[in-house]
Amino acid sequence: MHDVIAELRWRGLIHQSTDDAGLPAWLVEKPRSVYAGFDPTADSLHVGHLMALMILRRFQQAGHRPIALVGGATGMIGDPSGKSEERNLLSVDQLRANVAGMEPQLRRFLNFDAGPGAAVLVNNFDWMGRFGYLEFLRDVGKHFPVNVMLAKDSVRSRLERTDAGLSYTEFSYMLLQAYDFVHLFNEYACEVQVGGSDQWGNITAGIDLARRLRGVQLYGMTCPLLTRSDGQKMGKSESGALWLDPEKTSPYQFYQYWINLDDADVATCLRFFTDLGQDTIDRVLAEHEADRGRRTAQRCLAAELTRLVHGPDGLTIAERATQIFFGAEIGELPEAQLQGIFADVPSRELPREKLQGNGLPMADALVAAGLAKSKGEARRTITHGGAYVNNRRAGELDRCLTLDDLVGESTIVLRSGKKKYGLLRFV
RNA sequence: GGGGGGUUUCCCGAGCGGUCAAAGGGGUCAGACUGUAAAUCUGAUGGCAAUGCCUUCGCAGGUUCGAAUCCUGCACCCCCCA
Repeated sequence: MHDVIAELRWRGLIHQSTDDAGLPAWLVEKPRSVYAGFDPTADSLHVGHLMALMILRRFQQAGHRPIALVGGATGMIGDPSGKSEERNLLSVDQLRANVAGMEPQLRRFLNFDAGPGAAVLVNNFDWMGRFGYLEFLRDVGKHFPVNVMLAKDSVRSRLERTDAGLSYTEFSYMLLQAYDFVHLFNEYACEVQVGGSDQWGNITAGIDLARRLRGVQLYGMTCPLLTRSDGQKMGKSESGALWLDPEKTSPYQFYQYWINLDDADVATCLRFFTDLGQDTIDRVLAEHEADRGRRTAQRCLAAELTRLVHGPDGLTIAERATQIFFGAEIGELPEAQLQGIFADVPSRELPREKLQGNGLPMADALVAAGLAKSKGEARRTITHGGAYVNNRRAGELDRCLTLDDLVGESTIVLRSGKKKYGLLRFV
């Protein structure tokens, strides 16, 4: 069997493990089952989930069986780990919708069809939902010394804050996650849990519980939390999280995020998020070093990830839109080609009449296209020379869009700054 | 229970009767330089039918020609003494 730990190690994906010395050999011995949990806080996964997802994927590639757990039950409680304040509870309907949204996305990363190593998708609501309160307290709660629970980072940091409390509900969260681990051990012989470094406390809670309840030794491993060199959270764009759902974050926007990544972060991301091997990555990085202006590494990363998340078609669309916007003159594009990128670049529809007469003032157009929050902001952008119509600078405040500005049948391409595009479609 | 301090625009933080849409910093946006990078520099940064009008300084009232600034009450937070 492939040594998955060695693989994860060179990629920099190991932060802590419960048994640094023994784990590699134990994993090479025979296929094991590994699980990671995903709380359904939204109806789509986002880039923040990618780390754990890629780790499961690599375990599967190495011959192990990945188990993706969606937290239909734990999501009802809310994990205090890494959260500075108490969370609002999600409604049951919302949770159900969120779980439904995440499931097909998980399937993109893991293979659910292939024999003994086939991935498994479970929802902890299926076993937690039926658990009676008294039963749970007797069977599970009894094994948790409160002083140990209080010592966990996730709890302690919250208790130390004077401005944010910790409810009994969230305090109990770790019991649920701990029990999940034991349950998965019972049902799937799952012996390893992976997660972000903030999950350490929850993972070890599960290991302790398994020892007490079943007398078995389970394993845990965490990956580092990924932050960008400028301190921002990876995968956070100006407009919020980078979703894996193409309806929320289009393949074009997704692709653009990675294309724009700092040089300082690109090597790490290549190792974390692509399936490329060490040799290939080294070659790409060397090529990138040789001529940074070509952004070889970013292009490679963006292509690999977009293909993984949105498929070859998604990548094609993203690349084509990128070529059109950052390359050629827009003036003469055929309508058909514009249609292709419509779906992907934020666009708004407006009635065609707006272009008649004096036309549509530039500032209104920018606001309508979502490129400015207010007319004041739009005006500033224009005055500073940051507004473009069909890639041509439009610097005059009194500039109005008319029928003459249409590209193809019904489109006008607006841009604010260097790279923020918005399409207006006049129907 | 007693005493003191605080709540300002996206965030931090000045302002303490008019010249306050409110200093400064951060962030953000735009420009220059570049490589759709980083760093740096420049400008902008409540809204709008815009030489004006409207909304904003915890909430509600009051004093005043005029209040973020003064008074009263309320809410929340912090600190000190019991």
